[in-house]
Amino acid sequence: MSSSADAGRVSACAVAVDVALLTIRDGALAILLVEPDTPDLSGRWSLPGRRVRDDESLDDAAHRALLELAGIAAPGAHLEQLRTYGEPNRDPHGRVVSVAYIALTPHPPEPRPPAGRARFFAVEEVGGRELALAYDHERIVPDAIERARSKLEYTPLATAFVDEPFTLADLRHVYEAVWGVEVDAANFRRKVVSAEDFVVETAGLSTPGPGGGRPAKLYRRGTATTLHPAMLRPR
Amino acid sequence: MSSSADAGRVSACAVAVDVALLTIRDGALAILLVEPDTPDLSGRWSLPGRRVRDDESLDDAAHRALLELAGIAAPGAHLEQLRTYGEPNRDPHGRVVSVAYIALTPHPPEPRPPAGRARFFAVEEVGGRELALAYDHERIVPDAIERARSKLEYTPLATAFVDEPFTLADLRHVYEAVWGVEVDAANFRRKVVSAEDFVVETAGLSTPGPGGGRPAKLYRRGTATTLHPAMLRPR
DNA sequence: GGCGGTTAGGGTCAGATTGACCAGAACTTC
DNA sequence: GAAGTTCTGGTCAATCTGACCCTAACCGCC
Repeated sequence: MSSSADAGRVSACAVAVDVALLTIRDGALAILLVEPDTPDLSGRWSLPGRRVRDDESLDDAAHRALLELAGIAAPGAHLEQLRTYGEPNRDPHGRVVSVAYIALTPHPPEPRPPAGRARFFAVEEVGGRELALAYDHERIVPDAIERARSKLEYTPLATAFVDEPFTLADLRHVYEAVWGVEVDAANFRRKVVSAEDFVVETAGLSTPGPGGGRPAKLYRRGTATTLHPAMLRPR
Repeated sequence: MSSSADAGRVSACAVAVDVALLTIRDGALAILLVEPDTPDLSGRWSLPGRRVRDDESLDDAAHRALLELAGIAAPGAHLEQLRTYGEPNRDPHGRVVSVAYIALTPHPPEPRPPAGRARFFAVEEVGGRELALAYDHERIVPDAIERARSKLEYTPLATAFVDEPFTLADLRHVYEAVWGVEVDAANFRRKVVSAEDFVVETAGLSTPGPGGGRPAKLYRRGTATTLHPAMLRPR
């Protein structure tokens, strides 16, 4: 539905967005949290979130939340809805329905919050005992992580975590960081190149790191939206 | 985020739910549409939807939409969020953010709308030329169908379309109806029983139909939430 | 330049999985 | 009892998977 003649007690309510920005930091999956300098939230980290303005799309509000609360402008980042959290009592200030997003970005952009604090946490830290999140964000964060882990299996979304061009080792490190398992390099290569339009080879070669090693071929993102065959997690 | 000191033009706006109730009818996937008897929507079918009340969860609102607009009480039906549609101009009456759901149910319950009309349409009819849907429901419906098709691959959700106990033929007919392809009965059996906790065998046997045939073993839903290994669609 | 260390990229091989197909079991109706 | 239908178990070849190895191509150091 959408409008018109609904019977019943319907009153004004607020719509917000909360964004789980995920990235790879130090070889591990990390998530952006903020600590706004509002008194009622003192000491509690939360996902960056904002109310949605009247003339603003949900996606725009998500980008604005990242910009206003963490100083991160990520116009190219992958952004998708996670789900909407709307329990009547999830926010103590009143009825707020929150549309949660996940955003994926390559190397962590440095947060520069205009106010309050903002930084990345390894996902292992979150959900730990000492880090209590505000609102129901304790529920949103695991949902976001599981969504990312799952989407790596059957979509080319891992490429959203790396800058172009990238090597297959770069891409493999993404899978290892998000899934938390080691992946055999040779078998990984075979699966990635056999998946249709997952990646496209370029003419370039990487320059080896300080330890040496054979230069790796460079790739760009392919046009696939789903992977055939899929990259399944080890049981 | 959720509340407190957000700057900017934030005003009252409405939250609604729209439900895509899917079922198997005559061996094909079907979707419930309603035609409320409000003058501004005359002649246009739409998904059943209602505004969310202040004290009501989103899931409750989805159930209420089915009950009030189609007379369908489906407390046991599978209900999950699809996504949230919130473009500023999606509803001509003002800013309405709509949380779309998909609901799956066994044999189509007979719609008994208190007002207006409600009936099931085969999904092939929808999206066709002659059936124009209201609002942006033209977008929601294909999303819902694709979600169902996809979820049949890696979750045991197909069991939500059949009553317990069921035969493996019942379950196979679900896959055939939703995917629109034929599935080999013998291979289907092998995959279903090898998937961990997808279904559990009971002691019962089905009674053959009028044409005869060997009685089939009866099964109940298992406890799995994801399928290992998955039931992949033919390319 | 030669040598050990490191990473990329290609291959092999046994075991598991898949799709196509067949055959028997267990029921129906005629 | 015969013919038709459906369920269930099986075979078999092709494919896919995971584990592992080997060579290529770079590094730094002697």
